[in-house]
Amino acid sequence: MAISEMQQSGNSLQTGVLDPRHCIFRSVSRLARAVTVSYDAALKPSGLSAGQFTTLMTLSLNGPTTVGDLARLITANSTTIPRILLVLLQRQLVSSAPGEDRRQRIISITPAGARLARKALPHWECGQREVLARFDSARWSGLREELSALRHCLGA
Amino acid sequence: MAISEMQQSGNSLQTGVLDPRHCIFRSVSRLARAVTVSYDAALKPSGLSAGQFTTLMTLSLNGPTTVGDLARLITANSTTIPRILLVLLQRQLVSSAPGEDRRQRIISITPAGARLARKALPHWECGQREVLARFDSARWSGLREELSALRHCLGA
DNA sequence: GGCTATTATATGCATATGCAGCTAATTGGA
DNA sequence: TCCAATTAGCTGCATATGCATATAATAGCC
Repeated sequence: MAISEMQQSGNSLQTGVLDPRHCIFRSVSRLARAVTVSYDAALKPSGLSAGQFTTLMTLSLNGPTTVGDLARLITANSTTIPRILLVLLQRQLVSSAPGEDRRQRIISITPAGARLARKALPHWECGQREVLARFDSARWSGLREELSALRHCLGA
Repeated sequence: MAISEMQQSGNSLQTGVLDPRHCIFRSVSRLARAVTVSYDAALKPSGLSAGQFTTLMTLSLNGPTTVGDLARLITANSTTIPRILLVLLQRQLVSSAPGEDRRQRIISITPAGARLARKALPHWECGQREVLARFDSARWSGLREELSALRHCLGA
């Protein structure tokens, strides 16, 4: 029996939000992939990926942070952070130093990193503007709140 | 000069949606990571990741598809699909056959794949229900439309 | 029919992502 | 002070992801 038939029969819950076609993961993932492609393309002339731009911008806006703080600021698993940073460290866009608490590493953006982030900003703006021209800025403001709220519901 | 200072000074556009803190990529990526963790955890007892569940469910709901169609159905780059399928093929959850157009591969869910998807469905439901209990189903219905609309604005 | 342009899929490369489990450092309590 | 429990970060493993590029097959034009 195909799952599509299951919808009709036994499990009547399938008609609404518990229809697998309305899967939160699927909706969000599809959008995430599309957004990533778009912002990677917009930022390409700067030499930064969307993720790298986000990391540098986060460090620039928040100042030096620990690995754990950075993970929370971008909502990632803290085991991912050292590997994201490895690439940025090699390019000398960020630096890493031991903290007072010697378990911690303090991550800072370097002058070169700040320069590159500044250079990339117009490209990011261009990408953001291009999407908002079609989607509408006010609509995005509302959506942004909803994304944030949903994220908080997931405990992150 | 820190980027946070740039907000105040030269570029007055930074006050709204062109503030890097309101980056669409960042918002969507953060949510995507949180959602993935949540659905991976819910589906873990079934032995499927959230992405694998989505792939099997898509094949189940749409019937046999080409690699390109599958890419469109889940909004992924078509070069990603063969590698997603490799794992599922090895586990014999999907099968692959040449199409009439011999450039194409026709991907089908196997009986074992359908069985596993059926077994996983309650776990997915549990995860979905858990989120919606906190976020509200009606709110999700609205948000889902917005995510879809934004994706279409990105040409995907 | 034969040549070119297009299309479908796959591979090399680089990066991203998280879980399980590890080590080192700190904290809290006896 | 010493030891157990906690915390911060890292590494092995598996998988995901897309771009540039390659290959095979088809379509379109002459």
